[in-house]
Amino acid sequence: MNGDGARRRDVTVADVAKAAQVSKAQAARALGNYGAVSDDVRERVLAAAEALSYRPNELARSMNTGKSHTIGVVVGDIENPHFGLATRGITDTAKKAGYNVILVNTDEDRAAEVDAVRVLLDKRVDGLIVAPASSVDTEHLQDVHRSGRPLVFIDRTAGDLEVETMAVDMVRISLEATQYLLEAGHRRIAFISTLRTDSPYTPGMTLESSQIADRIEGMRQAFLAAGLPFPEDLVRLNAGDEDSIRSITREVLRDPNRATAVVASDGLIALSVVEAIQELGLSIPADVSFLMYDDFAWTRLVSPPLTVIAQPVYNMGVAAAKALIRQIEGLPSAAPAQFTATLVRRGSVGPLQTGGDRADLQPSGLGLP
Amino acid sequence: MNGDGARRRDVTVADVAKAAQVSKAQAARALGNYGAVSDDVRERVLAAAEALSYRPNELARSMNTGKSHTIGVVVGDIENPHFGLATRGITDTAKKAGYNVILVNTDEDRAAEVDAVRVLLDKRVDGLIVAPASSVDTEHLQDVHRSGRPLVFIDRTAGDLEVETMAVDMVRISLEATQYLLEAGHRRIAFISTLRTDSPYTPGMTLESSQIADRIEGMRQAFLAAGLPFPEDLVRLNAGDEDSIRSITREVLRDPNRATAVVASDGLIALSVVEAIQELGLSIPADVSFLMYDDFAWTRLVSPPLTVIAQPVYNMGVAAAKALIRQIEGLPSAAPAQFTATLVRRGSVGPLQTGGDRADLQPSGLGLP
DNA sequence: CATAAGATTGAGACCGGACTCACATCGATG
DNA sequence: CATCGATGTGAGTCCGGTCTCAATCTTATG
Repeated sequence: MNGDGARRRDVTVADVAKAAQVSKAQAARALGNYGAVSDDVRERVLAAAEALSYRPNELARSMNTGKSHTIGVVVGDIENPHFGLATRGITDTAKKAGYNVILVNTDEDRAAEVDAVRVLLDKRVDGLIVAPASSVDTEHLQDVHRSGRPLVFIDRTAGDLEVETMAVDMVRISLEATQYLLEAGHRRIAFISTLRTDSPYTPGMTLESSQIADRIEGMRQAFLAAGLPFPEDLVRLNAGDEDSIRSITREVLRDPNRATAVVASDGLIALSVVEAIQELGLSIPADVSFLMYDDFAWTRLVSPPLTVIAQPVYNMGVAAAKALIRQIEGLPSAAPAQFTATLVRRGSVGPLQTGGDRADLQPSGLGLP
Repeated sequence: MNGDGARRRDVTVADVAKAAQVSKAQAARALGNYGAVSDDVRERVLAAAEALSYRPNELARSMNTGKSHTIGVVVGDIENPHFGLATRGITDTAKKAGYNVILVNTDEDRAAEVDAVRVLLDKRVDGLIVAPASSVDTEHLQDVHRSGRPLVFIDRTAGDLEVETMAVDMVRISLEATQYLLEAGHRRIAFISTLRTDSPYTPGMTLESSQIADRIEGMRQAFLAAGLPFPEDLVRLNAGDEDSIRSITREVLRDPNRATAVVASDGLIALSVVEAIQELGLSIPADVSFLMYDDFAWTRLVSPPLTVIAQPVYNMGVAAAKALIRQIEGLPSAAPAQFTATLVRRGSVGPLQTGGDRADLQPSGLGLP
């Protein structure tokens, strides 16, 4: 109970120095543990600091060391467990190294991101970890990079900036997953994403998100390698809110030349897609095969358990933080890490039903046995 | 290789002043938009600032305003969607009011929390929002409160500190949920929580978590009101990792005098509990009724959909941030908000099966192979 | 015993803004 | 025309630390 009542001004080194009867400089040295200080002085100062319950003002300290021991993290949506986990990896690692994390949410809005980056820079964070909302419009990130401030991307790349990036080889895993679906006989494979675009998907269009672009590219390559036409009409973007996801799912599955497999671009979409499928009275995987990105625990619980693409999100967070801290502390950067996503085959993908009572289920061109 | 070599000093007001050919004071006034500045000077200064792409150093600004426009948030685990949502509510609101958020994870560890609070205070955050890991050991929080720094609790209370707290009336909803189970005929109701304690649950023991204590209290009251004995033996704490949750679930359901209903204390536990139930070959709700805290989207997807206790987590986050900012800005605090959790009856609670032999373990509702 | 190397110490200059104060300037007023 | 209040303006202080520098005090050594 050393509290001498409500104290408005904080205790400063000057106060401690006075109490310990030494100069401010000596007190600062004893407290900051640098320079030469006699045992006698050190003891007196530390005792005084203890008695006054002195706490250094990190702001002032940052002012002239130039280091804030704080890193800024800019993500699209912490509410999404994907980022929740990544953030956890980042904060765990940062804390261990003595850094704090300022978290900013952008809602995947570029303007918000520009703002976030500026604010964090103004606060003099030591470095930034960003999941770029756009891989196209990246001027603000280029500025950061050019200014020499440590920067690491997570989850997505941004243009062709030469910035350390922690992300999985998205094209590869998308290709693998698509091949898996193709082998099961599916030809009409839908891909549903919330990515906002100005117009519906057309081949070759520029997509803001490198992640989504890569996923589509992986699908395209798989179809190409199999000598099959890529069903571009089933790539559905702009699946904004729950309602829109449902209606898109319905569209895609009602079409006379309907999809027989659906790939959901993230866990949040997946929920609505699966609900829509259930509402249509279709069953997984008998009527529709289903596959989603991100391996959340609940995917094991639904029946059938969902086949997913697992990404080492936590580890990516850890690696991003480590890489950033390495940059901040001027250490040589480690070999560029490559993270591998894995296809976890559970029960939601099944062979294409050919015999059913619905003639319209037949895949377009080539009939497979 | 920018490393530590490329030391570029930031542009400061002094630089801008020189470029605009005015005094530092005038430049500061024009930039900070305070005091009296002639149009001529303002224009020149702003132009110079623009040309040099000047950005104010928020650290320096904070130094003498005493405001950092940053609030600290201390939670147990951001990875848990419960906190993810709350955090989202906080950051959304904070941003709107011009505040940033420094997020710290404590892993529900008191020592980590003490440390987190100290660090945030050292960084001179304007206020703190804390989900106290312990409602018992709260000295560090009392210190904060006594020092007069704005503080708001979320989700849980801490001792009898008179601090604004955003939490649901946990006793009430627990009582309601328990009554619901009692009405369905259940008498052996298990409660499983990860709360760490030194010894197994015994009535009247002091629990670190006010939340858990309240939930148990609600159950007790429901039994009491119904004139029934409260099955204390089925209150299971220390359900640490997945394995321990499973084994506890098994224990509770294998006992000759086994539980017929299980309440999971949060969404993370729920996953393992449900899996364990499935593994035992029991079906929900025919063999076991199930109820959990927190209404996550996936609970609607499993079959049967899970009956849950929904808490307005996002709104609590919003309210916490608003209350804190009100405190920071010296505004009168609003009327204490009371949040109400609601029991969402879906399909996982059913009437007690009487008489039926439960030796045969037919999986029926969940888990088709 | 003198002297140089080394350890301590205090004064004061920063860091980058915010803000006080004294000193112009200037039009308006009586 | 003298006076007054309302701007403008620059010099300088302050916030709370870090850090340089010169002065002082100990030692060890020739």
